Amino acid sequence: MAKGKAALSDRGNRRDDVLEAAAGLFASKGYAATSIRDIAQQVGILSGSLYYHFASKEALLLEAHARGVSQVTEAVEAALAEAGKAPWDRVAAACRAHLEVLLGPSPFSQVITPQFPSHFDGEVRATLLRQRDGYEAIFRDLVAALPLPGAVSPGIFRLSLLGALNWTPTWYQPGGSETPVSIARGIVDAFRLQLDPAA
Amino acid sequence: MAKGKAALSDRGNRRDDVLEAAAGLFASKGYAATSIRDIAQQVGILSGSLYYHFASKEALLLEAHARGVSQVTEAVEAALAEAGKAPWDRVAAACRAHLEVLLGPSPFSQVITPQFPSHFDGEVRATLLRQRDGYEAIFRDLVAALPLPGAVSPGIFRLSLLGALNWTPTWYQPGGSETPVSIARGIVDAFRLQLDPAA
DNA sequence: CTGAGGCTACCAAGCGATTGGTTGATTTTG
DNA sequence: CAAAATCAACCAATCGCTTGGTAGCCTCAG
Repeated sequence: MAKGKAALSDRGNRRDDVLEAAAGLFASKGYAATSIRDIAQQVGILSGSLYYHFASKEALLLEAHARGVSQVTEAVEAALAEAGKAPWDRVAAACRAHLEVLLGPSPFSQVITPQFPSHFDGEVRATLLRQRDGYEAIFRDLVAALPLPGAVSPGIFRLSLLGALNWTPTWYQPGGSETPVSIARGIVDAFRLQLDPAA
Repeated sequence: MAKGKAALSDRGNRRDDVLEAAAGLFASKGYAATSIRDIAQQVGILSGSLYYHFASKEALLLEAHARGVSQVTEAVEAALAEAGKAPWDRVAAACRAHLEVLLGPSPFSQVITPQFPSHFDGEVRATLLRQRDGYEAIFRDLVAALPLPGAVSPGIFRLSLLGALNWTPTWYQPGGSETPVSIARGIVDAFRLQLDPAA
């Protein structure tokens, strides 16, 4: 039984193992600095065997990136489904979910921010941008519902908020006094500022 | 005279040419994806000749990064010297100078943001972090002088502001309707918000 | 119940190309 | 001429990727 269970979990998992190892290495060392052999070694197979599961190194990046984006998307949409109707509350909920995944243990979500699409060409770059833009559209609606002063551009506001959020991986330290949740609250407060002095 | 001047500007310029080409390629393709031969070809020399001017590829990155940081530092300090005493005005002046250089034509400053220090190891990483932290200390003082509500952490505020600023290279398009100056004003307004409704 | 055939997942070996870097000779320049 | 700067050729290592082959498992005809 244990044998059967192991065989069952092994089957089909190998591909995910490769993808996860690739995501982790892409996130920590960068795409170009990660070799096919690095990935294979981490999984415990030879580099050639990797091509049974994936057509190319690019395919590995594209799929890891897509999985990261969908992880963040699902987390944010789930948070929004439980959030209230107050516009600032909804933004706060989205930011909290965003950071919980982005700063969490999943290697996939960590692939998203440091891999500047500008470092890629043609089809790959277009695909990465499409995936990311699809996600950021959520924030377009969220910000549009915000009661911003006339002088504040919703577009700049949205990009500033995303910038503040996506910049956190460069300074966040998992062991520190700040948690993803506290950081999200702090960032939203920094933007919301004097709107609600009681907060 | 033109000859003498050309010869004069050529001398010692070759090294700068190499450094500038390296910075441009590092910024657009990333460090790992840029080869020594790419750089040499852009300058019009062979790859071996490059090692007369620089000891290694790493030395090239370190010096390009240092030059980028000092360019931004000098621009911000110059802007602060001309700015008034009002805390928000000083922050606005610093942000404007920051973005004018970061989104400007200099390839050096563009090396700073996309090269995540986390992608490097040991000495190189430590040096990159030291250079960047030295610059960001300016913003620590700037933010400390700000009349922030008690609920807003100065640290988070500073990191959010820097995140918003440093994220701009991912979406800024030189030909578009927004300019570095207008973006800087927009970002500062997004944080300043309702402080001064007349603005 | 058996055993041939096919499928999955991998290994071992190696392909041509490219990598960062070195070296001695050669050219350019003051 | 001497120093500064570059070339030409090369090195060992590594790159992404391909190939031929083969264990182990599953299916199904006989």
